[in-house]
Amino acid sequence: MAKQDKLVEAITAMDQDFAQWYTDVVLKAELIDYSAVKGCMILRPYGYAIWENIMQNLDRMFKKTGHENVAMPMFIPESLLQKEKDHVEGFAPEVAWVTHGGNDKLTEKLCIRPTSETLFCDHYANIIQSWRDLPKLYNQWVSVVRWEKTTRPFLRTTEFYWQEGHTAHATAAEAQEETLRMLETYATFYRDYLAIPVVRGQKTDKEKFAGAVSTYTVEAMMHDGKALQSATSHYFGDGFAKAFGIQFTDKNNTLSYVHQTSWGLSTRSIGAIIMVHGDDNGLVLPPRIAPIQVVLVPIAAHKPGVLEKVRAVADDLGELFRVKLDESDKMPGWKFAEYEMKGVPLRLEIGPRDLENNQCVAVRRDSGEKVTLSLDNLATEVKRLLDEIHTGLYKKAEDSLNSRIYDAKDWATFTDLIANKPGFIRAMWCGDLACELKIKEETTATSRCMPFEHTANGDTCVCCGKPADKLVMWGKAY
RNA sequence: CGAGGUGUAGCGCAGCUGGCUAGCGCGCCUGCUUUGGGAGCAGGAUGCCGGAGGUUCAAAUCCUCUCACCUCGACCA
Repeated sequence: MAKQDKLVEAITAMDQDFAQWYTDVVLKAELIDYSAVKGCMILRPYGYAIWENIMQNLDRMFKKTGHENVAMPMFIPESLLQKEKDHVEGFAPEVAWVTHGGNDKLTEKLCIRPTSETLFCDHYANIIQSWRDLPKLYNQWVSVVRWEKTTRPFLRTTEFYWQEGHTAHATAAEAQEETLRMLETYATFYRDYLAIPVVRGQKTDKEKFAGAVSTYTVEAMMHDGKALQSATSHYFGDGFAKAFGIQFTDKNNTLSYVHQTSWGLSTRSIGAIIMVHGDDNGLVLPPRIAPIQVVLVPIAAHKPGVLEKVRAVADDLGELFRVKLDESDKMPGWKFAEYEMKGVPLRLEIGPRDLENNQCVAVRRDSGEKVTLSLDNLATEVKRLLDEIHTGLYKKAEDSLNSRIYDAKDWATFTDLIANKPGFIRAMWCGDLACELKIKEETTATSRCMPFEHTANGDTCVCCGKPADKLVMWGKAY
């Protein structure tokens, strides 16, 4: 009764207003705060801790595949940005410019990086001479600025944190292989760390990155059936190399251009975590990136022995897991609700009753299930539960994704599905930009990607009826 | 950038047909009692009423301008 009222009061129900639920969660779980600059968010400790765990694990995967981290400047001279035509056309409308240094006007204005292809290319042109210098497998963890018209925490902010990988290779085949390897790395990361299933695929020309030959994406489905482009990997061919003069002498003593890639994953991934796993009580965090994996709540902490025992357990578990012991004088019920809202995967309660029996009560965030655990092999049991939670979250998200992918073979079915069934639609496409534009115009759905794994579900375009051999995954997107 | 909306205590809001000392809930601080699902009692602190102009004896309240934020579109990771 009182509890239900309070919870409803704190967080808007998902089904009532999903957008408001999202805003409530990011603020109440203390992931972010709004800042003095429009569209910029402050990543608060709890939100930043999630990002730290994402960085740590993804960075390890990058290092394993031979990548090195660097740090480029945040400024790009206007002339440098303009070297690649498609690239500048794509980004110019949304860059922020620095025009003054102190009180003096700069002779050339500087753009605050919206992405760093131009800086990496300029640098590569200087340091690559021989095939022995290749490949260059660089990555950086930085923030970038894009002057977006409307913003939402994590999903679209004026400044956002991300990693951008930029690589240069001797051959096209090698670069293409790298592009797909990194896409696969993202898909694996989403599955193994964020417990989120994704659809891998290639972007249509309309949706591809400015300056790329081809763009690949991993698309995730949010609770409301909308798509979130969750990471992208681009193959550049030698387009940037020619614009920036990145040449090397190959094994045959021939001067050649490098072939390049870039790939990125941003703090938007935190938005995906929230919108895939969250529920009406707030966040539900996948154990492997949760800042707190286990929260310990003492019950009747003033009773003899309780605090001593709970501290000892916290010390033990702290060796293996990210553990928080909440010794504050809040009521236990308050703590339960608080850590549920913050998405902590596992809660352990220890009170006088448990002391007598050498046990504790464990409560799972994902299912609410309560079990009694012996303190003797607690670490083993905690490990098992956290793994189970991860697997369970993934399974649930996978079922949710698979159950909302529909097939449309004709226009009537397509428009009906878009209007009435939140989710993705698989439909054939003739490849004509006009059809893609018409679909967007009339349904607000966009082509999310041409999935790698698919079987054609027809041979005519869902829009114009002409022969079609491309299967596209369509959907409304964030 | 188009269309709507909101700015009053840390948060959520009331007050707004001008009127006297600006209020409520939650939170916060102190003390005591409590502790297995958001505790109880007692005491306490907190406001340039988003900003700037105007009208008036008198402005949170009326007028003008401005800024910020939110939602929905168009644009994008």
